[in-house]
Amino acid sequence: MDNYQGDLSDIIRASGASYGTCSTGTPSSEAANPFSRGHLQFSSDPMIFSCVLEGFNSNFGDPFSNMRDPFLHELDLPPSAYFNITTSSSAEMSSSGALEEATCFGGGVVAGSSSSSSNSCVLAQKILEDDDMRRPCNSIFSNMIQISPNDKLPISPAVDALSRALKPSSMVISGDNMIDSKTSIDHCLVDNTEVQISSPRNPGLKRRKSQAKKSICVPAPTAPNSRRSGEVVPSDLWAWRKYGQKPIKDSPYPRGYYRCSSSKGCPARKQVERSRTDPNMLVITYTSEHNHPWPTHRNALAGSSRSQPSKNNNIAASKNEEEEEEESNSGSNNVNNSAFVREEEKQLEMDDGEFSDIGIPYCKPISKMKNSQQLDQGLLAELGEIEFADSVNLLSPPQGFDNQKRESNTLDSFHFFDWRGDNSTKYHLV
DNA sequence: CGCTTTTGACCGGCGC
DNA sequence: GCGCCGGTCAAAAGCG
Repeated sequence: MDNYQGDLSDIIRASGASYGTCSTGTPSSEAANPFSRGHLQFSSDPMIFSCVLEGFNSNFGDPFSNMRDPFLHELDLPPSAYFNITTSSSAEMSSSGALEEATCFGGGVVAGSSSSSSNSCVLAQKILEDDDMRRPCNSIFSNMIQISPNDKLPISPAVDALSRALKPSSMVISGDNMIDSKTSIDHCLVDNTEVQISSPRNPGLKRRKSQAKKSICVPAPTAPNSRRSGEVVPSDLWAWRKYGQKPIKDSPYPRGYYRCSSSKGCPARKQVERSRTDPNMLVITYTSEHNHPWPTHRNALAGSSRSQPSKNNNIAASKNEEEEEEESNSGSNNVNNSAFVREEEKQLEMDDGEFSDIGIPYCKPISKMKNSQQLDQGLLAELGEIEFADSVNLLSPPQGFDNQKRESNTLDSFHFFDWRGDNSTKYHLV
């Protein structure tokens, strides 16, 4: 338990090496790396960036590249949010920070570590208070909090550059594998505007009913997990039961209300709604903590897994989002890959033109992990890690949850992951 | 049968 | 005090 650095809920570990690999697109690295073309560029201004990844080959020899980290999964981050990165040579990195080519990321926070020839980049997103979510969320940096390279491994020039580039955003750059809750980040710059990232430790914000809430902004999964209501809810380890939905003022998207159904009497709640500023993002707000350990098995129909196989699986690809919302009710655990692939490719085509100017990256997902035993603890230990400081209290098992049991559940939890897509599927990182 | 989602009604906090 | 709004309740219906 103590290994959790106290409140383990304050920590999210993200193992980037598990999620696929890509590389920056220099001639020297192209041949050896699965992303034949891909790069992220950013200047000393953290708002200036571009990232394009193409030609992804998800599984080049890393048996663990198919895995997602259950800790990150707690954040409901879809697979598209994580991928591994191989940086190009350090020669590309400009010491001046004027314009640097570096690791790629999308959808949120990046953490970097490096292993052998590759740097792991993990994306995650800052947990924001609901009030903060009203801020523009149209930049991936708007959700970025922290870069936390694995101190066992050298920091790649790319990650280092990224760190330096982001420093003006008041982000905490730490080499620690574990960052305690005190190293929270209070501000970052979004579109040259300082954004306060609040937390229960950050007083001053009015809260309705004085209830602690934490929100995350995650890329919205596409159709397979969508519900009739239109919510596209990434699955996580907890079982959630929807108990309400309300249209929200000034938002075209309804908000879904979920309570934990893993345990009777669990006060945990979450709200899911699409970001007003970026419909491709989901804002998930957690309220209250779970009063029980992670479920070893989800309820059969719990959470977002209630599926209607075959009936709607092939609908999504040919329909627009609104229609999907009306008709697609496929569960996350019964995904028709072909339908999903088509949807993803359709999304890609759209985004390709729509966002080409800013170079939003896209990335193929990792193929489905079949067996939790594939998880190698030793390797995991060496993977890059990112820790969210003061950000995931509401997402983690409660204090007192036995460490060993937790690990066991962690392994089990892989079975619950919302694996979808295959090697031919492309993900769009928003 | 036991679980879920859906959806209108109800309640309470908050601003005016 | 009133009205708006967000959050929750609970009945009904669907699904496996």
